[in-house]
Amino acid sequence: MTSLRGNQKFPKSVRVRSRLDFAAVYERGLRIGDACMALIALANEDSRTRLGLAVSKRCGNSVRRNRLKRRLREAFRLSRAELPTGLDLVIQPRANTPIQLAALRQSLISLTKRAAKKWAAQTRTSRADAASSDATPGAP
RNA sequence: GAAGUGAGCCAAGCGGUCGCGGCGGAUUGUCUGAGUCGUUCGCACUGCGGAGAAAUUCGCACUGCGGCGAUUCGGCGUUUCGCCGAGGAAAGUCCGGGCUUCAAAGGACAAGGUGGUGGGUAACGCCCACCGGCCGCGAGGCCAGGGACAGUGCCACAGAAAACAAACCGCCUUGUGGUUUACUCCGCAAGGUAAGGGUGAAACGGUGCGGUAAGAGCGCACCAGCAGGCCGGGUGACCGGUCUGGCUCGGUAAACCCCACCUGAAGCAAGGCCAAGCAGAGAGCAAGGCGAGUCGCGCGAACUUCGGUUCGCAACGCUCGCCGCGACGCGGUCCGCGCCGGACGACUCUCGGGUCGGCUGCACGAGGCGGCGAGCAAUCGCCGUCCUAGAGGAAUGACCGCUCACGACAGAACCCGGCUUACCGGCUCACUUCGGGG
RNA sequence: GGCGUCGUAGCCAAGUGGCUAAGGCAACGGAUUGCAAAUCCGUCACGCGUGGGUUCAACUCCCACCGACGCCU
Repeated sequence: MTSLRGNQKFPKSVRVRSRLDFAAVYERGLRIGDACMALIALANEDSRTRLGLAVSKRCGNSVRRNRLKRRLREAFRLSRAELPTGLDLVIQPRANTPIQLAALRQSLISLTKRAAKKWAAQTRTSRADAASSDATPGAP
């Protein structure tokens, strides 16, 4: 019960916050997406999965953008138990992204799982062909 | 009751669970970050005493730095409790200020802005009251409102003519040629004429009477307008009255311009502080010392067969011993003349520019609410009371229940005063017109 | 958050306050050709981003709004 409550929290340590972290994700992250949003994922050294949001002006006025960000944070908060660990995520919603929480949550989960699977595959191959690839630490 | 005008206010509400940001309290880890106290701890300076030929070393005392321990505060984190947590426009960034840095400290010019009068204000291009013009039956609304007699420019097309007016057609007079019953008609020339014509956005006052060859402010009356004088009212814009004059003057200054007044520039990504690494600048540039031996080089003297030889000096190099230090080591490169010396590099210390990061600026203010007073009002004064967002990849969301009018436009980012723009609707007050009733 | 530039046909664009607006590319129609290309001729702006205002008259001058782009980090 305590662990569930802990998982449902949303402290600052599970968010991508620094400019350098964002730059790293943009530079070396893996880009996937669906009709709802684009997601950029990068494996981090930590065991936690962190969330960052990048909502462009194309998504509407500031009230709509704020609402979208809040719903995405809420989707992330409610789904933390189901998400794979050890990833930095940056989410870019599209212009026609729906506002309904359930749709956002479903999209977030499936995209994140796909990203984790791809990272695992990539880490295996990079380990196989070169031991010198120290720049991309693999998820355990 | 219907239609409308103006001013102001509200921006769905209530409850529960979870989550987010800030502040405050408690809790418990950590960083030992800062201060204070302590120390049979370490190092350094200075002084005193002892040992050695010397370099040096040993002991004691004082001061400083470090280590360790205790304690207080602080930073970061855990758990937990309480309080607070977007707007009337938070928007556009169109004006005005505060604040900050830079510049100047006087005056003039340029450039830009404003433009009826009086008041309000920190200030404004804002607000209030009044004046003037236009619209509306009215309550009211709109206007942008200095100067066209300071000067310059422009007024297309059309029209005879578009600015110190002007004669195309027409009208009239005179002369003249022809013609006719007839100065009747036609033509030509000279002159008069702004009444009539069509054009245009705009054509140089309007109507009537007189006057005339025809006409004309040519004269007169009334009206409109201009300029000036006087009287009265008003702080003033201006208003009312009266007299005189020339008799009539186009529009455009959101064209240049003139007049009066205002304006230094940039903006919180301003600016300040802290730590880190990196350019750059300056300073230091030394730690090796003592003793002994010696091949070679060097210098000096003597001898010489002019090839050299011998002796001395010095201790650059080398070797050994001891001592010291930052310890497999103890001046790297170049110039130079062996010493001394100079330059560069490395190292150490200090200063320092922007950058990234952190802290700050950052929320008590031209503040809100209530009352009383001054004022037509905008607004101001006094008293009481309240503290009411402060993020930083950026806080207000999710779920459930209930109620209703079924929820518009829309999200703080240094802060205020305005303007403008967007907007589902609802409420209050005052007033107008029409209809009905008393 | 702040500062600045621009908006004219499908595209690139010129345009002193005075003609429902110069050009070029594209498109369409015609001529030419056996058929095309090239060439020649012609057509294409419901009013110059939108709405007000000044003016006799506005793409042009003034005000407000809308949209696009750039710079400061």
